[in-house]
Amino acid sequence: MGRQPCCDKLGVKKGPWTTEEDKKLINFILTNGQCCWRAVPKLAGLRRCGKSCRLRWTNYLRPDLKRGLLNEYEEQLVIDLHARLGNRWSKIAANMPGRTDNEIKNHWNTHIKKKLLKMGIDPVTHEPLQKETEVDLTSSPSTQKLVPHEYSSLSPSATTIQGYEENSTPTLSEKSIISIQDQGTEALFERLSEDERLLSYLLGEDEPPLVDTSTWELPNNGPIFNDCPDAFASWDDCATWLLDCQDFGVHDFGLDVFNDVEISIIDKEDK
DNA sequence: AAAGCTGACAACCGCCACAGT
DNA sequence: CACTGTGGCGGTTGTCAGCTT
Repeated sequence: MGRQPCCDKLGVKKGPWTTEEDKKLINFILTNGQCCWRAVPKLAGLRRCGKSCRLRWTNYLRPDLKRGLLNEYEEQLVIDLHARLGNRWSKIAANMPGRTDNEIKNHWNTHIKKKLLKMGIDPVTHEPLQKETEVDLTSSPSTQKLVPHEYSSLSPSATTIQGYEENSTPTLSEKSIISIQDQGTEALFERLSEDERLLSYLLGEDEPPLVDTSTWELPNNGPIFNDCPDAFASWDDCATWLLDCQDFGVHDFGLDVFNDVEISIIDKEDK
């Protein structure tokens, strides 16, 4: 007796999602929140596998996603984290708000891998492909791993985890905020090495979700949208708007700051 | 203009971990 | 403890747009 498929293969549509399907899924999630994915297709009126719905939502439709290519700094951060974590894309993605594991994985496979190979660096081990190359001929090359700052030719400056200051006890969400500063990746790695809490978090022993999507149970007529100058007449309009956001990048619309919006609304109401 | 090729990215598949029974 | 259902992860494949011939 084999494993039961995640969904009934018969009648389940595959392939690219249509705008109509996206609308249905967005409508459903916005109305009901994320619940049992297996039940979503039926409840949302989709002929899709629940798994497919989850992937579509998490990788493409989620309103907090950035769209577009990874910038130079994000790329550098991916390399740094990959050197530490390996192919643990979800862990890497957890340190890059607005980016999905799938997106990072794809970018790694199509861009960064080639870039590193071009530089003579093995993208798997992060070691030089040819020991006699320009990297370092004097120090025990057979076992030496490139430290991240040696990739500096990829990027003039590097990244650090904002809000994670020494002598402070940042929240995990604070840790997740990545900012670009000219401190160099070396500083980041020193910090990672020094701090066991952060390191264990990155290695998955300590596990806080960056974006707790389970809390996205937006009320049916929530204040967020009602407060907008051009409030949506229906969830259908809202879904359409969200779909439009995918074309431009939701950050252009400020959707990535739901919490800030909510806070500002609460502030207003308090006044 | 059409065929072939390539790169980028969306989507799928199989496996695993974990919770519930 | 065994079994089942579910969600999540990483590897792989499919699709399509753009480029080259």
